[in-house]
Amino acid sequence: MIAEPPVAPASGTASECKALGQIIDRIADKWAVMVVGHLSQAESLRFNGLMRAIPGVSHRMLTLTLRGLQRDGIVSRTAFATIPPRVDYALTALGRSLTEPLSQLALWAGDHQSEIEAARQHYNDEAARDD
Amino acid sequence: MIAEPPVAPASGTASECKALGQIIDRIADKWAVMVVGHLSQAESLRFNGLMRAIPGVSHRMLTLTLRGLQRDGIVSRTAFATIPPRVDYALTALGRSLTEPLSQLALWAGDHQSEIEAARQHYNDEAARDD
DNA sequence: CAGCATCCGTAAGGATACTG
DNA sequence: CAGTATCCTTACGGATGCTG
Repeated sequence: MIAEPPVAPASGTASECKALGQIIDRIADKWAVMVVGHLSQAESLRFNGLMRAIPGVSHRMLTLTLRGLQRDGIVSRTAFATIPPRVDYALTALGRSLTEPLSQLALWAGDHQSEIEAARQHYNDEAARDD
Repeated sequence: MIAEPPVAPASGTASECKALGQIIDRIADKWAVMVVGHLSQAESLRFNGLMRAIPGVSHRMLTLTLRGLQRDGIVSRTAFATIPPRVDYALTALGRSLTEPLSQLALWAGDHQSEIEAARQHYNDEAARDD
């Protein structure tokens, strides 16, 4: 696609995004999002409960994810001194507050899923034209 | 932390999250979020403009990110046949619609940043107690 | 059942150099 | 200036086995 050069040189505001990037790293974790999503609609879940709820997660990844979320104060961990042992994970107040913006994103995702797929199709079509 | 076992066994709804996971993979990209964030407040930007705007991004990663976003119909690419060459990147309508939920998340991030840091501090304190 | 440690394969990502 | 290709390092992430 070729066009004529515009006059406006475009200027970016690079200040507020830096701190944002730190958080993105934290949120932009597939498993973390899944865990928060499930906990948001289930009061509390046990370790294997989450394992079963989240399709492709490995034992290891779930552990790491939960520790990370716990560390950031998103989820709370409650261990019961029973045999066999039992651990409940639940969202903290902070975690519940995260649920809202996250569900906004989920809504957007579901809403525009088909558009994205269509765009990909179109993109592939143009790529095929280079043969 | 030890507590007594509750009665409710907890049940999870594992249906709606599966499709969500597909999108998370797409959104959960640090650089992609940065690019969208910058383009959302700048009309259009050139390649090197984005490079300068986004602190830690490498030449390669920016290229890959832009191609991905372009492929998904989030950004549009406009090349000018000038010397030196010039390419403008801008958000598409789809990309602009993504801006809203994304800024929700950014707001949350800025809003709770201190809470997360506090939680981490607390977490580290408890870890240090195990020495 | 929950969690940690170890091993190991893969690929994500940075640096660099080259083309148009 | 914009983009591609190559190399090379790292750490992400899966499988497995052991402890409480």
